[in-house]
Amino acid sequence: MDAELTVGQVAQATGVTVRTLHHYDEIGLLEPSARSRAGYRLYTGADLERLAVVVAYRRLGMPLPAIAGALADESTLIDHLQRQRDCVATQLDTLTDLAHAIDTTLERLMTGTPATPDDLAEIFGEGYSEEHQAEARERWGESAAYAQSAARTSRYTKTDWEKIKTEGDAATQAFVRAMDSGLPPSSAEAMAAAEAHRRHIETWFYDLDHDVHRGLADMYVADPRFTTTYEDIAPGLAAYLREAIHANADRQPAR
Amino acid sequence: MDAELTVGQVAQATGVTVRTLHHYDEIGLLEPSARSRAGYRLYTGADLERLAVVVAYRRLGMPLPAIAGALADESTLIDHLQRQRDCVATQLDTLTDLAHAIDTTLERLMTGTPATPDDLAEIFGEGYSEEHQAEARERWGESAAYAQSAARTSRYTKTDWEKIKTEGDAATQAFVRAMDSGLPPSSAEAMAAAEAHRRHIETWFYDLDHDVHRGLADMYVADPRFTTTYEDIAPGLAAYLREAIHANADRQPAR
DNA sequence: ACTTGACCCTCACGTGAGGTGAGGCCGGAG
DNA sequence: CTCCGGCCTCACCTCACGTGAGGGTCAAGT
Repeated sequence: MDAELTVGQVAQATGVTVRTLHHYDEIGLLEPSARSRAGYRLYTGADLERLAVVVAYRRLGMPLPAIAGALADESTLIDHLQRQRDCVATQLDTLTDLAHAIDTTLERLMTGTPATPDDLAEIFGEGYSEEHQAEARERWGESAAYAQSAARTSRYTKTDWEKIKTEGDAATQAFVRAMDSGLPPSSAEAMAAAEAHRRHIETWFYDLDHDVHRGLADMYVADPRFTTTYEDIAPGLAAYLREAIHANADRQPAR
Repeated sequence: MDAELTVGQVAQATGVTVRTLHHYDEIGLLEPSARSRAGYRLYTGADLERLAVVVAYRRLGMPLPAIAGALADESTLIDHLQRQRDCVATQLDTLTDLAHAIDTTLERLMTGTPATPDDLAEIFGEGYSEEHQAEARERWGESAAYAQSAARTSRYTKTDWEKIKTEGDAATQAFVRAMDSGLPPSSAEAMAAAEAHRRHIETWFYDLDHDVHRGLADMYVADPRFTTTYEDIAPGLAAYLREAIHANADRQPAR
């Protein structure tokens, strides 16, 4: 009944490789309960249970000696599972943090600010502490690119960013309202939204004349990454936005 | 102006160790733009930017050669960030899955049901071997495949993507038609669909021989994320697809 | 001018978690 | 009795660095 399995059978059953089983035996993390006369490793059900815990811990990135330590004290399977749950929770936290960091960076890049180490600092994550950042700012202060971007965005506070976001959303919503009302992109409402969009970027990010604004609008429909941003809000919005921006640019006095 | 930093300064600023910088230089992943007369490595702002992307990819568990591949094709920072976002999303998915598995197992154990290998199987990760291994391999496994895919997809335009989508849908529909007609997965129609599927991936994404295609097919039934994609289209489609792909692979001349 | 100490360089070997053979025993089927 | 697949150990390879050893470099202090 307590069928004893050889390495190959365990490997087949669990997906762990034979070499891994050998390795675990070598380092004493999981020694099979028995050997055949010929020296074959024979694993019992209890061994498999232990292996399951090992694999679970390993999936969480725990080093094997640490796993051995965790298994050494006599705690129950439930204890182990609870610990693993906690570990998964913290990993989920850090990953969602990372996702947020990438999102905000993307958002900033999408709205036109050039790539600066400041943006990327967020991605550096652990180890890129505030003091590190301050240090970098000090030493690297002479760089033209850094100074340029620092001048633009470094003065924005958290509330500034919130304001920027709500203002940007408002501009987008103006487009949506105009479109939903069936108004053409060349309507006064749509063009007003386009002008608001341009002014928004100009006040907060960089100089944006109507011609460059056209280019930006074209990109909104040409580049799928930008397109989806708007299409997710409302289907057809990207194209509508482009037309409205062009219409708004058309009515400007030529210089 | 473009202040050039030595290894120590970069290390201080970014939290990456000096040895790591040496290593990246050795393997050609990040070679400093300049050296001082004394042979000191001198990193520019552009170097730091590249380093940031490298670090970000590395945090996601991507092997360095794969990172080199991803950086080799000329894609923008936004492309990289977007890819990283996707990757974080899938990692979040698998982690939440794991959390669920642990939760249900805990619940069962708490309510008195003894630990059965079945419970533990869940922790192993539902077909651990196929999923984990094949998935990692699939994600950026040989790193050649990933780099290849990354290099290709970064150049696709919006119309390309539309074409890819309709072509892919057509392949899927061929499977559905064959299945609905009651034809076995080994029928000429199903195998033709399988071959079309393989060619679709090969032309648009990466080289895919019949053996690797098998692995992909196995993942379609082993990985819930993929399974639902197909099951939502038609119940039983995932399994049918797998059988058809295997049948198609079987009839290929052995090399 | 000289020393000090922090920094940099290049070897070069160590580590963790296995992968990948080589060469040789075992065990059951034909 | 032979064969094939599975198992054994031994032993070196890999990846992403860590950790010295031995020695040059640079700015400051004496």
